[in-house]
Amino acid sequence: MLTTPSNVTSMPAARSAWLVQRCAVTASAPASLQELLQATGCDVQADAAAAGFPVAVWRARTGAALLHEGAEAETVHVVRSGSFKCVKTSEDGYEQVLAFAGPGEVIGFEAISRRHHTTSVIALEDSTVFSLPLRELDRWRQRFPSLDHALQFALSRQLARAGDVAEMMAAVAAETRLARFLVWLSGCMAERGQSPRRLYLRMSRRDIASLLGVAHETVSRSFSALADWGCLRVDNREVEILDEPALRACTRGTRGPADDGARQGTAARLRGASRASAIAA
Amino acid sequence: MLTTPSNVTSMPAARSAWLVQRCAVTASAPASLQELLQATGCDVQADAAAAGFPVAVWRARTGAALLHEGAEAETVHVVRSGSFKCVKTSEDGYEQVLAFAGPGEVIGFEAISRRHHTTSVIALEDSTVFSLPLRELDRWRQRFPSLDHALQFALSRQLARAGDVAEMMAAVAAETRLARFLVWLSGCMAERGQSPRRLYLRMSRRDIASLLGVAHETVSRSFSALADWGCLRVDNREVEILDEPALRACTRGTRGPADDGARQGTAARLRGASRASAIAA
DNA sequence: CGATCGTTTGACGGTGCTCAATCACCGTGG
DNA sequence: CCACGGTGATTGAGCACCGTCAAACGATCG
Repeated sequence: MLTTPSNVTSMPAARSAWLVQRCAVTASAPASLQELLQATGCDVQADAAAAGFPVAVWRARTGAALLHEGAEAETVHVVRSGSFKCVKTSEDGYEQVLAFAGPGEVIGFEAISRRHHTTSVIALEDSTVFSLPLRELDRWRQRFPSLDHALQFALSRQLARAGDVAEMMAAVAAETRLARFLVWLSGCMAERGQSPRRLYLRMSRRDIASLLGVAHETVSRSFSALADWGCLRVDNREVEILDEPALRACTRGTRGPADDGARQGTAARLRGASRASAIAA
Repeated sequence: MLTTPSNVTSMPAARSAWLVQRCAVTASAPASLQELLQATGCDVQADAAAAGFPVAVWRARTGAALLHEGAEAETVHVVRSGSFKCVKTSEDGYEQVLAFAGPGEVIGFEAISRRHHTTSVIALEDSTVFSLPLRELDRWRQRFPSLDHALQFALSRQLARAGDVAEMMAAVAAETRLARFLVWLSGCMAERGQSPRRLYLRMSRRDIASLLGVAHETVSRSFSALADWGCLRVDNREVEILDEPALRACTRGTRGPADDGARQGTAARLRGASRASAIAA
């Protein structure tokens, strides 16, 4: 249980030493398996055995790398609290964000098939994860069918979310992508019983831009556009959804339909409307 | 074993009746569990019990829908032969391709968490799948640890591939996206022990375009560009990789690096080179 | 052979990427 | 205390790339 986690950070060594301390990944007090099961959101009945079984917990401070791209696959994590981003770093230093992960999400499972992790996982805030050693995992799953269920459920959800991400990136207009992202995020909040109206973005504009496949300036402009249209109120990382139907309408832009009649993109129509009101004002 | 599969097709009812016959999903002779395990590519030792255990096989003709978006989750499939595309259809009729699936890949697993399938799955050629009923799956996995292993491995691979798709869509230049797609496809071929040089594309340009998030005309142009640069030989759906290092170089274009010095996109450089040679000729 | 669909290529207009400046915020150190 | 560098967010200007519309060609199948 007291295995020493890696203390390496994601930052270049050039950074001053305080980051090494502040951005560490450290062991924390173990939690019960029961708690893990509840975190996944897969409904499980109370299980006395699970309540007594300890699971390792690690703690990652803001900016710390829980996993490193290329590192050998040894553990699977389930987010307990906080949030992470999964990134692939290309040779030229560009960081491609592939996903954001919140409580209940599985991290690092894709490494099983490739033997090594395919992404680095970086904490967006001070966070904790349940840590499941791969060499024990099969045994634990056999011993606790509820763990097995929860894991399959969580994996299924991860796959579904991957589809959601592709849907966001596939949109034509930048505003559409951002609108889809926000609606998606709002859905995540609702799933966890939090307010779907008021969002606090843990990630930077650059991270959002990377996930959506646009320049970060474009994300900024899209935020402004959605705010101008009355969908949102944006204050830095605090976002309030003012007109949810309108926002949802912004998500509907796709590449030209299979073969429909005359039509033009949602974004273009909305832009036209905003331009009209701007002239009227 | 002889459950009647759905005979519905993905085509609008307006199509003539022959499609209903030709595009059917029908039951086929059951295969052994052992065969399924081999298909996943997860190395398994010979297992007498698995060799004797029958698994349902379904057969889908070209264009047939194996699964329908919104349908209730009842079965998980593993591709035995052939290939499929997974698509989400939006209200305006646009078909967003989320993934292509070949032999050994798991289909329909993401439906477990959402109770309903999130994509339609359509055969790109005459194909067969192993069919695993959800209500039996847990029992079978407990009874055959090798099946459990194979499934976890395959799921891990699915997650890794979702990341690959995101990486393709994230590229700036269209040629870069296509190059990444082709390298990825080449890798898939290699994994199955087939020639990574000669590719036969089962999917249309439109499907590729949808996956990559560009217009299908752009895909066509990108094919021509890569051919002009000497990376490929393209003849309709037959693609031969002539200069693999050059093709791989085309995959390296990213959005501007984090903070590197003067630089310009790979595509721009390559385009410049091709223009130079064009002038020289 | 004709119809339909898929592919290719061209021309044009618009969206978003790039480059750049400004502002706000933060922690540090003068 | 404020000046200072560093980072993140916002906004503007210019141009290249790609989406759209259009037409022609090719393949496939009845």
